[in-house]
Amino acid sequence: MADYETPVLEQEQSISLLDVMMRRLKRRFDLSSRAIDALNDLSFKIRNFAPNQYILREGEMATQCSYVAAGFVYRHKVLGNGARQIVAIHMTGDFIDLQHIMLDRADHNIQSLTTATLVQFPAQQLLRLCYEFDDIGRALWLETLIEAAIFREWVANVGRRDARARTAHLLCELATRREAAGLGPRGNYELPMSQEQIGDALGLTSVHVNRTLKLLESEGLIARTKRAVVVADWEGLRRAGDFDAHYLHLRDMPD
Amino acid sequence: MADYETPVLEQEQSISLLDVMMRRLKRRFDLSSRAIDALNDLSFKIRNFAPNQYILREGEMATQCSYVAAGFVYRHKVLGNGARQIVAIHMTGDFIDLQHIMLDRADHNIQSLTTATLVQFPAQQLLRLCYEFDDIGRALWLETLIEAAIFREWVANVGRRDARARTAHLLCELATRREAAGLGPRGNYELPMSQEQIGDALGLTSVHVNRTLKLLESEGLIARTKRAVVVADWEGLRRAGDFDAHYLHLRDMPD
DNA sequence: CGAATCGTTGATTCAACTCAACGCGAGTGG
DNA sequence: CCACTCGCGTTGAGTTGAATCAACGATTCG
Repeated sequence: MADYETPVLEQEQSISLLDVMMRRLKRRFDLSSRAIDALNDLSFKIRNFAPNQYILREGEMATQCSYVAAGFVYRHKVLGNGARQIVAIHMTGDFIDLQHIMLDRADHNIQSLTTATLVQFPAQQLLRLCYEFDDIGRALWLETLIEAAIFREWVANVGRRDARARTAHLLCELATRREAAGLGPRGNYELPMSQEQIGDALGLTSVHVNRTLKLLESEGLIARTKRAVVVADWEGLRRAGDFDAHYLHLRDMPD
Repeated sequence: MADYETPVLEQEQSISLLDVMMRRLKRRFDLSSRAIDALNDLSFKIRNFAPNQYILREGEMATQCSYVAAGFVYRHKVLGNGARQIVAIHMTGDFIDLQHIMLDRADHNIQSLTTATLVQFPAQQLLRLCYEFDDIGRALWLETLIEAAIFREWVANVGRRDARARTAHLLCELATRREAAGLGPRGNYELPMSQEQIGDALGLTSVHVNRTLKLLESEGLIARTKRAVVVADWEGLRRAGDFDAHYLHLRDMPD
């Protein structure tokens, strides 16, 4: 209800936000200067969200595509049995709903995890830019393809790994994506999720997440302080989580 | 090894195969006649596979994008613990690896389920067509976006539904996709998968799949004869599987 | 200082797994 | 044509990883 209407800041506020996006789009293929200009000319809105606000609800019409300029965001489904499954966790630098460039109805919910700042583009106009500039279309399509690769890995993670490996794998993925996004070293980062949310991402209960985190801690693989999870032994955590970053399709990502 | 080298039939054999593909690509947006011509002029190979052959292995370079002209194909990951997770099941009319239009290394395995006929296009050339013809690019991107939506639903299915609902949901999805592809009524179809394969798709053991199928049968939701699964009570199965087709983003798909 | 949220812990239950055996039909080769 | 094997489905018995239920502690915040 009320929390869904959030202050909308008009543009001009921060060109730097778009610069960060440009860097992301160029992570694989370069963008022509004309394409960069076109993206800069694109109209957009900046929206700020407090933690745990709904950004989009399943079933709603979606005419915007959003980019995370700051904060964490997650996407989830609520099933008929009342359970919730988080299907994606996004951090600064991620697009969170590029599918709306083609699909006009949301098939899941999007919520802020922390306070978050989104840059929102009209889907129609973004699509038009994809037609006009090959390199923009390629960069955005690539984003959605890599996201799909992550979904596949999540299917495998939730389907076939036990709680310990599953948890370790998630921590490794987020650490690796964080590093790849230039947000800091993967060895040390704060995971801004409650244990219940971690459970909803992993298909576990919060009680079992608690026990599993304590197990990983007792093994010396992670260290914890309140909400923060710190990778204490990357190689050990990687092995525990059966983590291999190749599915993230990052360039220049050794070990 | 030897089974990986399969006879490659050169084109001209069957223009009708491409016609089926055109229909698929037009399911959402029409294609211009120039785009249709360009697709018809595109070089391709037709490859036939016996059941259970590898089509592509994780880690290999992939330069082709394949379309299923006949048969069933599945994609899976093998995890460090030796377990296997099927991440997608494809039937006639599906593209199975459009991600290779951008990503050149396979992040999972692709195998034939039944005897299958694939139409394979050079990824580079297909991508070029996407640049040249907006409508082709749009149609292919849409395919990958809907596939991603299916992956999300699978995460939720495997993560948060019990064996009965999970199994029912898979049966509903395949039945619905089959009908949407024009392959026959959703109420009656043969599922060409062993119980072990069904288990690998659902994150269950084959033993438990067996018990679950028998449960669904005893409830009168499905009927079985050998390998064939027949939907005996669509509405009941839909309810059991908590199935709502909206995530498939089909047009004109009531109830 | 409450109230609320989240993390922690123990006791118990249960859904799904494991292990093991057996049946059955399809192929195959003597 | 039959004996054999092999893959797959079926079934039972026992085990276990994770869920459930329930309580309590810590932190934050108005």
